Amino acid sequence: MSDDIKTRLLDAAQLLVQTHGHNGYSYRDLATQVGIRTASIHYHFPAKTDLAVALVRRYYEFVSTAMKKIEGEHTSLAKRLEGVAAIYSGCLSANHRICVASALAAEYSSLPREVQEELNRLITDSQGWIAHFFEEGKKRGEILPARDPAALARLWYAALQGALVVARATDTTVLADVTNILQQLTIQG
Amino acid sequence: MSDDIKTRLLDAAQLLVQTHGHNGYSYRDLATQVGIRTASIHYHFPAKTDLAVALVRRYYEFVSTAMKKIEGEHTSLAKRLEGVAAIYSGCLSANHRICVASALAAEYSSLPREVQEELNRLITDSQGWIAHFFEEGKKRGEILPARDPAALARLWYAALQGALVVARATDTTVLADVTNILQQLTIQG
DNA sequence: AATTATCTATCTATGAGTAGATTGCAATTG
DNA sequence: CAATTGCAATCTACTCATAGATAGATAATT
Repeated sequence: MSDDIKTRLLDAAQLLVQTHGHNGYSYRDLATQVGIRTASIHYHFPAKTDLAVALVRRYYEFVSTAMKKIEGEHTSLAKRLEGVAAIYSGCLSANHRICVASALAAEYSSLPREVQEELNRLITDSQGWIAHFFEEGKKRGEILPARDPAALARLWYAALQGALVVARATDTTVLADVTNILQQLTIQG
Repeated sequence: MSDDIKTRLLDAAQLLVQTHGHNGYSYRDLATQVGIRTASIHYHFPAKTDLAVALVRRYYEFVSTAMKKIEGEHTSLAKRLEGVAAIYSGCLSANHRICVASALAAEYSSLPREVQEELNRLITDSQGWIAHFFEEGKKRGEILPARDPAALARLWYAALQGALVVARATDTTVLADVTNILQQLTIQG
């Protein structure tokens, strides 16, 4: 209950990262949002880097949990992919956000090494979870036998991330369009 | 010849944007790179926003020219898409860059309005040029008649942008993989 | 009383941007 | 042809705001 403020800080920081990027917000912005002073933020997260690392780790858990939930609730590949797409479309609908992964990856070279490493793990494993869905789908004959599950997963992941970014900048429904056509192209034949 | 410095400034700024993002570089960085003082940069580009706008406009011309060249040199859809992919893979191979479009779009909400507008134009028209290739390909029977050229173009654009971002952050060959499988999925049947 | 969490006040570095002097070159004119 | 004016481009030196971060006092919990 007392570290509720930590959650609120992470929530606010996540929104700022997803809209402005890591270099696009300050402890001052964060302090204003949460209603405390910047010095108090340093108590919880000594350096901005610590906050960013905690943020990516928490987001990793969020995605991981969402993927597990999808696996438990749906068996068909089509439904599972629908679920995956929903994770990312959920970002956009809430305050024109993009995924934490691509928000940070876009500024990759300017990020502290620790953040780069966490980010690498987030992206690699996210692709892995999607690949797992494709592998099971392949066994069930839901995709052509010739297709490589890992390659399909990389395509889906890249396309979803890209669509989010494009959708926000052009204020269009790219994400839904991309999801639709990807389903058509990958499922069954 | 005298505005060569302007070109050098734009070149350096573009590299910085493609690696660190708009909020991730300063006039100081730029000055160091080009070998003049920050005040001199202000002579050519009074505000950072002016520089960013000029940058996106120049990049727009670069992409536009590249697309026209592709149209002139190749007639088959497959070859044209290969050319489009090459535009973006060219970024990565040079200093781990990503496309100017996604670099800026990731920080969208923190960008000056003028830059947002130029960016919108860049992305919208880029998708349009790719859609044009798909329309011609459809007439030539190179894609299934049921497919929507505009939707395929959006998919390709989103996937290429996303793949660049992911490839850099994970140091993988995602871009090549994505291009390959997209070709398989979209061309002929 | 000890611990946790917040505050005020301050530091140092860096951010974008401005004022005004200075340099260098090219056209103009005596 | 030489001196002079004029302009483009750069410089030094500065401003003011913000950035992340620290020290140490203080309030709130337990």
